[in-house]
Amino acid sequence: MATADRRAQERVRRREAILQAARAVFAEYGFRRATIDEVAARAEVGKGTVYLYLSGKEDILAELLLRALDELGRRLQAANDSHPVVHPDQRLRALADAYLSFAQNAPDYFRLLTAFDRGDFVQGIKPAQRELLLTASDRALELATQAIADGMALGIFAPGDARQAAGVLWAALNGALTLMAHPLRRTLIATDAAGLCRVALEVCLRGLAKS
Amino acid sequence: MATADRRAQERVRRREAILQAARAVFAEYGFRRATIDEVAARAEVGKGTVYLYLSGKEDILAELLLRALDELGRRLQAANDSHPVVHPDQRLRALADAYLSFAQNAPDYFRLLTAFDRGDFVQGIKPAQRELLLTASDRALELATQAIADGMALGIFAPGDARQAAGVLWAALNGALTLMAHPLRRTLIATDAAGLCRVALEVCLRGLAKS
Amino acid sequence: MATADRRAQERVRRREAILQAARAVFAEYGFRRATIDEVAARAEVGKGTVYLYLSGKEDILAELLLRALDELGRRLQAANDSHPVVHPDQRLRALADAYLSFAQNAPDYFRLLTAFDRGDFVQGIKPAQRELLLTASDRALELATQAIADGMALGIFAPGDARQAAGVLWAALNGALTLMAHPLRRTLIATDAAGLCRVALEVCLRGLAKS
Amino acid sequence: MATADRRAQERVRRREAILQAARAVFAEYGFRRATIDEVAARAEVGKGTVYLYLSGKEDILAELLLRALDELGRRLQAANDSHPVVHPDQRLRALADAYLSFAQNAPDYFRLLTAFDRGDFVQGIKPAQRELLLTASDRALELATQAIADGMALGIFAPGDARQAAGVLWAALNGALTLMAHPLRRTLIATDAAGLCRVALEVCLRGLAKS
DNA sequence: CATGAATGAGCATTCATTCAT
DNA sequence: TATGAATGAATGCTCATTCAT
Repeated sequence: MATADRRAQERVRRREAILQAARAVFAEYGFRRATIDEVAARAEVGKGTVYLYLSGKEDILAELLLRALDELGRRLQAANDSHPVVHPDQRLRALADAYLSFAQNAPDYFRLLTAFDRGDFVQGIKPAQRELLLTASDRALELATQAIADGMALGIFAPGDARQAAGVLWAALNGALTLMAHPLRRTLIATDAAGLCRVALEVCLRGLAKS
Repeated sequence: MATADRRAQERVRRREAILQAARAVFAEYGFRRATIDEVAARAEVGKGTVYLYLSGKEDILAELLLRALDELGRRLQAANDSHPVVHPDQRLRALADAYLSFAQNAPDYFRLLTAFDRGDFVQGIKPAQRELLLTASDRALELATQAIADGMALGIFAPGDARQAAGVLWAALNGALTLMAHPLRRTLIATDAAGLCRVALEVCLRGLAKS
Repeated sequence: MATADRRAQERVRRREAILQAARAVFAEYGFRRATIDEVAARAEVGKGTVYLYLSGKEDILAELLLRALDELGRRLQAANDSHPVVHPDQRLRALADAYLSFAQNAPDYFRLLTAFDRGDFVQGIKPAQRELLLTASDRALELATQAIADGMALGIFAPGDARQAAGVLWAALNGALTLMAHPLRRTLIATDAAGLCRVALEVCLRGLAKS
Repeated sequence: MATADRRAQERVRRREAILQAARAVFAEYGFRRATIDEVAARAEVGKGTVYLYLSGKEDILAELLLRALDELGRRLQAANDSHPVVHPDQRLRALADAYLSFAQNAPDYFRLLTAFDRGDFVQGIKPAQRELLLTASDRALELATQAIADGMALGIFAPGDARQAAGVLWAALNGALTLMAHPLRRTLIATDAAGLCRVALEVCLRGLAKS
């Protein structure tokens, strides 16, 4: 029935509106300071409606985390797929670019993911959802690991533990983004987040390269 | 007078007890979730007593941050001073070791500092104290910058922007520590925080080295 | 829509209930001793509900003061308007009666106003609202001043400073009401507040009259 | 024993210091906002010492009220005694002057007495002490009553209820002092407390005089 | 006697969640 | 289905009073 369809669509739209409102509010105030009132107001629905579509603050958080991971995963996968196996270093650069652009174009999601990664929500998320999130999170690492392993196989990178190397890369980018989130730090280091990320990437790639 | 001395000592001890309790509580729950009640309970004093020794939640935080920075600064300075100028790479390794050992032996302080660095306490700290903390924080970066500049001057490292290179190093270590704070990640990457830090350091040093 | 109307009415009623509860509690305990818990309990609403309708203790106070002044102003104006210019003494008696009946029929409001007048709420009210209240308060004095000035012009009262004379009248009534608020004082002076007020008024009128 | 005497004197002095400190603090902050800490600090004694000499905040209040009444009573009695029976109006003026000078030279005591009179301390004072205070308070009224009765007997004042007339006088002075305590009111009425008191007194005396 | 450290009850305010309409 | 009014538990901070030294 067309009507039922319309209903369903409307439901989806509404849920989306609430989630996007929450995303903005969480980013602006942080999870704890964010209020459902504010979320409802921004989504232009009644407060009670929020609870019709999502079962509470924590549930909203979990849902947003999943979407954030989805978004990031999609971007990374796309970057990965658009580069041939024979140029693992190019593929790594593309993955890093994708990560960087995710952090810059979807900063709300990025902040959410790093906060989750730090364990800020330990008390606010059900174990089952934690599991789900963590495995999703680690699929990202797998892509980098594969690229590095490919590079080792091709003799481009020095042999070693590909997964650890991928960890280093990820860590360096994460660290650079976090560090440069601070205005004063940008002044001090005299570049921006993208700049430091690129330097970090190149330093790491040189460090991994077969001498 | 022995009595006055004992009194003074007792006061200091009590203040310390409260601060260490707060350190644990803040680390466990985060600043906002932490309650003065819990701090008082862990310090085994009445709630009012907390306010006899420290003027409020924010004051406790500021004091802990100062101590954390002091502790870290002392460790880094010691590491720096115990290595000669002629081996900048050794000096960097020593600095990294000091940073790592700080993160592992004083994890509460480390979490506090990274939280501050992220700007989590923007609303909870007086601007004057922010200044103080930030300059203290950046003194750390200066040590690494100097070592790298020395290495460039000595021809050990390839020429480049020493401060950015120091930023990359710091970012990589921070990122590695954050990443590996999570048990599941340790399983996945099959090493611990120290391990990934060492790999990260070596990758970066190789990446900086004159080819 | 009838429903919306009912809602709005219900909101007004509830707000009124809270304010009247607060009026009683403030009068009974004084502003500082009064607790929101008690106000909520007497209004038979939850504590949080109080904050839905009024933004805090100070807001409640300001609102009550405004109502008190409104009420008093209305009564005085009515008394003033119902007496012709040619009988200023009758007008003064009517004004005094109105003031007295206000003090007796709305004792909570009266206490609130005298407390405000004493400056008891200096720290609890925003300057802007203070201004508003003070000018409103002084409109009362103006009515009496005018009546006395009229009487002087008509030769009923001896010439003099009409405003000061009005001050004396006001002071005498206020003083009498305050004095007689105490049961033991009523026994001692062997009359009640109304009685002493009337005596005070007549003494003052005789004292002002042209000999 | 001289030593015992010295001890006793010292005790008295200390108690006095505490009470005078409390008098200042109560006047400055009001009874509820005043803290024992502040009293102890101003008296330059330890907080515990306050409780050695007085059994608590309420006790201090009661003691101060007694002293205030003593002081006022002494002044009024002196004014009364220095004027012959044959000039009751002069005696009333002297009593009023004494009252006014009390209000202006011992404003702390005056504020305390008026607050008590208003019943501000109903919950904070034991009934027994209330009794004591009230009877002391009413001795003041007796002096004025007597003067007026004398004046009636002498044919200076019109016959009437002397006690009520005394009440009116007292009320007028109290009212004037309270009214003029407010700076804005002084501007509006264009005189000061002493000025309005004098006007009030003269109006009342004229109003009481035999025509 | 004198002290001041310690205590904990008390209070204004916020906000996630529920539920009657 | 959507709403938003109502709730009360939770929390930082104050201060009168007690008591060990």
